[in-house]
Amino acid sequence: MMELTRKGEYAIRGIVYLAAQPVDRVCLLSEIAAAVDVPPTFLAKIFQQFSKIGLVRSYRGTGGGFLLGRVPEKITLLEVVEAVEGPIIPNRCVVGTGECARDVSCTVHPVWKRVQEQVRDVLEGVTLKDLAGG
Amino acid sequence: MMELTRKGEYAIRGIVYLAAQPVDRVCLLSEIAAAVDVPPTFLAKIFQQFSKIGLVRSYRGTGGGFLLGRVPEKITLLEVVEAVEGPIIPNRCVVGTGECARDVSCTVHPVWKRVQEQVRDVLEGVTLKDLAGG
DNA sequence: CCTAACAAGACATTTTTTATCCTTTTAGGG
DNA sequence: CCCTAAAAGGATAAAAAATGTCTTGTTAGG
Repeated sequence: MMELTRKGEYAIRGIVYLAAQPVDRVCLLSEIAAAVDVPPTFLAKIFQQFSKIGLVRSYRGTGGGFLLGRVPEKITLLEVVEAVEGPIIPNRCVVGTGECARDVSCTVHPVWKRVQEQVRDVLEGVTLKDLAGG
Repeated sequence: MMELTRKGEYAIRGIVYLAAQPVDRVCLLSEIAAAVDVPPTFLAKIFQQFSKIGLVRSYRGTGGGFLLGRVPEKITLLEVVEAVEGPIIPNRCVVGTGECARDVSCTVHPVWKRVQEQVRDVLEGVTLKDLAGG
């Protein structure tokens, strides 16, 4: 359980590759896809999601391509992962019959809350700079 | 992401219900399923998995049913979750083209390793006694 | 031997993941 | 103005996983 999907994996590979490029070097999607071995059409979808929230900037037409939206040291792994996988939510409720909604009687809830915090903390502590290896 | 499946949710509900019963009270699957609002046939599969690894003991025939395999304070949430969801593995590898296999060049690997440890630590620190509320 | 109860395996359905394709939009260059 | 390059967006398809059911087998008690 707790497994990153392939999409998340691809997302990280792709954006780490971008982060490893010289500043202001525009990369074609096709180049990135080939370099990190991801189906180009799939990576396109992923980068569209990145683009919408500003993790990357994109340019169309001749000479177009992708750039990192911010410097690598200001992009955390948490942002990247949540961009494509959605928020980290291990704690859909678990005890008794109903919705829980943080019911006082729900003893498991705080546990999942802690799991969530721990995971977020780890991922937030890692930046693309760390991953791209300056 | 990182979401417990419904199976895991059901598993926890079911075994926590068992843990909340008086010692040596045998519970019918049908009783448990009704109490925690889980499809009986599905819960049956889950308890079969528990049974195989000794988390619960089962008795067949008239007067049969389920009992906790050990005292609640000796069963951790980690065991319960891993019994039905498999091991906690967030770190299928992620960088570059290939298998990684803990390649030295794989910078993300240690991050997922840390995530795994954190999650395991949290879940291991909670027992069925804690959840069943003495 | 009849009934109660769990065990095990096969099967069906639904949802999610993992793609691919086609059309549209934007931009640059001749 | 037209042609080509490149990303954006939407629809669709295939594969895998999750979710649930059914049938048959096994074990035990009365």
